[in-house]
Amino acid sequence: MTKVELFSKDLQKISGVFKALGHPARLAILQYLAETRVCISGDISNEIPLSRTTVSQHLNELKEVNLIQGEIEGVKKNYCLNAKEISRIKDMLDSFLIKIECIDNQNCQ
Amino acid sequence: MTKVELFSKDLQKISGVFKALGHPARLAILQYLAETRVCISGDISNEIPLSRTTVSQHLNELKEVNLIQGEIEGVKKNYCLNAKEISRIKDMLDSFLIKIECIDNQNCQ
DNA sequence: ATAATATGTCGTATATTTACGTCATTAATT
DNA sequence: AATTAATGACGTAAATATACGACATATTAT
Repeated sequence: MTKVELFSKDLQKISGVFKALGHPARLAILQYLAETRVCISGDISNEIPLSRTTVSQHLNELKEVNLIQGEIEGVKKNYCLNAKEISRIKDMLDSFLIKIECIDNQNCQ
Repeated sequence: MTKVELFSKDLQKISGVFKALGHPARLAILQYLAETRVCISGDISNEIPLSRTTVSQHLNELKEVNLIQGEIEGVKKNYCLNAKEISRIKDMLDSFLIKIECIDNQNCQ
């Protein structure tokens, strides 16, 4: 029933990233990871008003689009932002928005 | 069951926009509207490989976050991009991403 | 007045997301 | 070796999103 495949790989990719950013819990997680550069993993569930398993699920979705990374350290797993990829993603989203903005305004490029 | 309200209005707002952009059909609609500045409404359903009603639903979601506008002209309804709002939205998304990027890199501001 | 055209509304089936508890696993600690 | 702590994996209920057909409404054209 899902007709997502009917659209270009490009649009699928871009919308996938937007989708990952489309939940306040995931934005809160990103903000928290940015603040505590230390990237402690379990503490995220304490910070976010959701159960540990739910947070884990959100973390996976963020990882799927490469916004974050996880690194095992003994029994713990330290999550942190993927700064390089975030920058790339920001450029990607920007260029999409700029493109429709520009075509519409006809005053760029 | 939805716990979206537990997060700040700010995060709710930003994630709402990301969410609206989180489907390839809606991105395709935005691109089409950008190309055909003429903003014909029914033609969108011809361009997009989805039924008229489904497209209409996607249009409503885009309208809800002010990415597009609709203007009735007789029996037709001309949709078009809300350029001013798109620009504002781009700034909003940018500033969110830049913020987490910067905190993370500690090399800006 | 009637027909044709363009949209919107409603109901609904299916798919996906959200949210959580329970159980399994793995690594330190005692 | 047994316990504790930190995660991941799995199953599942409830909420949302996706997709569409059928019907309703409104504005032109005939």
